[in-house]
Amino acid sequence: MVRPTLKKQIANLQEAIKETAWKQIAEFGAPALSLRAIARELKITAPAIYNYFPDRDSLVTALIIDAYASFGNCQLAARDSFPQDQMAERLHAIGIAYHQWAIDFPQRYQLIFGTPILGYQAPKMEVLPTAARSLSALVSVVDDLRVASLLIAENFPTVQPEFKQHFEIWKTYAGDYDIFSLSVSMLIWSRVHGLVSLELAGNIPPHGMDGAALYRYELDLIAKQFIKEKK
Amino acid sequence: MVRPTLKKQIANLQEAIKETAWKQIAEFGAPALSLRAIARELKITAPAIYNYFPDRDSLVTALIIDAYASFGNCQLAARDSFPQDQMAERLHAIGIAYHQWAIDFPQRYQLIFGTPILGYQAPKMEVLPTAARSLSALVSVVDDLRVASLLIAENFPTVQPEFKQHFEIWKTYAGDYDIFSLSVSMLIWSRVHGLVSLELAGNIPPHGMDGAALYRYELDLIAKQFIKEKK
DNA sequence: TGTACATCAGTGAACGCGCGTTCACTGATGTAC
DNA sequence: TGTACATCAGTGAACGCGCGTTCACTGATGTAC
Repeated sequence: MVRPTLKKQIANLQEAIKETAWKQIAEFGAPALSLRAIARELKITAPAIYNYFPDRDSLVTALIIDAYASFGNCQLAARDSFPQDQMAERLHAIGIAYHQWAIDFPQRYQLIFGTPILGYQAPKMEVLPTAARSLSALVSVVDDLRVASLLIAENFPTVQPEFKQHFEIWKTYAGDYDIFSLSVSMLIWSRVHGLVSLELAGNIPPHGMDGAALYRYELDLIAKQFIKEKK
Repeated sequence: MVRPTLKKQIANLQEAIKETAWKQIAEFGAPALSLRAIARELKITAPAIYNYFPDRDSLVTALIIDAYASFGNCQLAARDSFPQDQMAERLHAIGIAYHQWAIDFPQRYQLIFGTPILGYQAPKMEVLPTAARSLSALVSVVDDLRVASLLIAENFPTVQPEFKQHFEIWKTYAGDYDIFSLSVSMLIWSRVHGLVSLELAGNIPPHGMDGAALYRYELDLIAKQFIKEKK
C-alpha cells in the first residue's frame, strides 16, 4: 500500500470535528456554527460527521460539556494549589484562574456563561453534572471559610424564607452546602463574572483598559468584604 | 377611494420594521435576524426594507442605538427621581432601574451588553455618543459622592500609572470625570452587570431562584463598601 | 497462507429550504399649469 | 376644475449562495475458515 488509508489520515475524527468547531466558533460565533463548514475545513464530506454526532445540536452539547469540564478542571486545580487550611489563598487562586481561563478560551467562556443561543436548548441531564462540578471549587472553599468562622456575616441581610427555598432546590444539584455559603459563592461568582464578561465583550471602555489590573482590584475588594483576617 | 392606499396601511414603516426586528430578536436571537422574516411578518416584500435601511447591518446599528437611548433615558430618569444632594438614594434608584430595564427588555440588554455578534462590527462613531450618555447617570452620581467626600477610598490599591493612562483615554469619551470616580463606577457597573447577566442567561442556578432579591443584597453590599454614612 | 465475506466509515448526489441583495417595473400620489 | 407629468414607495422575479439532513453507494479493513 503506497498511500495511507482514508481512515487513518485523521486519527481521531471525533476530536478533530470538535477542535474545528471551536475554531469556527471563535471566528464566526456559536450561532453560525456549520457542519458543512467544519467538513470543508477537515476535507471530508458533511454527512461523514453524522457518524459521530446524530445532529448539529448534539455537537453543540458535546462542546458545552467539554467546556465545562475544562473550566472545572482548571478551577479545581487552582483550588488544590494550596492546602485546605489556606482558604484565602485558595479563593484568590480560584479567582485568578477564573479570569485566566476566560481570557485563554473566550469562546468556551461565552458558550457556557454568555448569552444563551436561542433555538438551542441544552439537555439539562447531560450538562448539569459537569456544570455543577465546575462551580464546586468555589463553593467548597467558601464553605470551608464558613466552617472556620472566617466568613463575614454581619453585613448580610436576613435570608428571606422564599429565597431560602430556592437555595434548597439548588442544593440537590450542587451538593449539600450551607445556604449562607451558597449565597456568598453566588455573589462572588457574579462579581467575577461581571468583570470578565465586560472585558470579553470589549466593554471595559474603550480601547483596552487593563482588564487584568481592574480584576485584581475587585478580587481584593471581594476578599475584604467577605473574609475575616485570620487571628 | 374605497380601499386605503398601500402606503398608509402602515403609518410609519421605519418604526414598524424596528419593532418587528425586536420581536424576532426576542424569539430567535440577534444573529438570526432576517430581513425576509421581518418583511414576511409586515406583509411587505423584502426589498421594500431597503427604502429605509441600506443593508442588514445598518438595521442592527439602528437597533443598538435605540437600545442605548432607551437604557440611558431610564438611567437618567432614575437618577433625577431624587435631588442632587441625595446621592445614596440616587445611586440606589439607578441600580434598581438598571435591573428593571434589563428584565423588561432582555433582548435589548443582551444586544448592547451581552456577547457581541461576531461578523458584525458596530460603527463606533455612530454608537459611542449614545452609549456614553447611557452610563453617565452612574458616573455623575459617583463623582458627586467623591466631591462630597462620601466615597470610601481607603480600600483601594493605588492606581498604577499605566492604568491611569487608559482612564485618560476613556475620559475623552465619557466626559471629564475624576479617575477615581470612573474606576469606582466601573466596578459598580461590573457587579451589577454580573448579577443581571447571570439572571438573564438563566444561570442563577437553577430553576428561577429569586434574582431580584439577590440583586437587592448586592446593591446593599455595594453601598456599604463604597459609600460613607452621611454625618 | 489464501480466499470469502461482513463491517462500517466516508462518499456524492439530491431534497427543500431560507438568506441578502439587485433590478427593472408599476401604479398611486401630489404638484404645476 | 381638469389634465399632464414627475416622484418614489413598494413589487416581483431573479441572482448566487449556504445550510442540515437523507439516502443508496463504495471500497478498504479485518475476520473466519
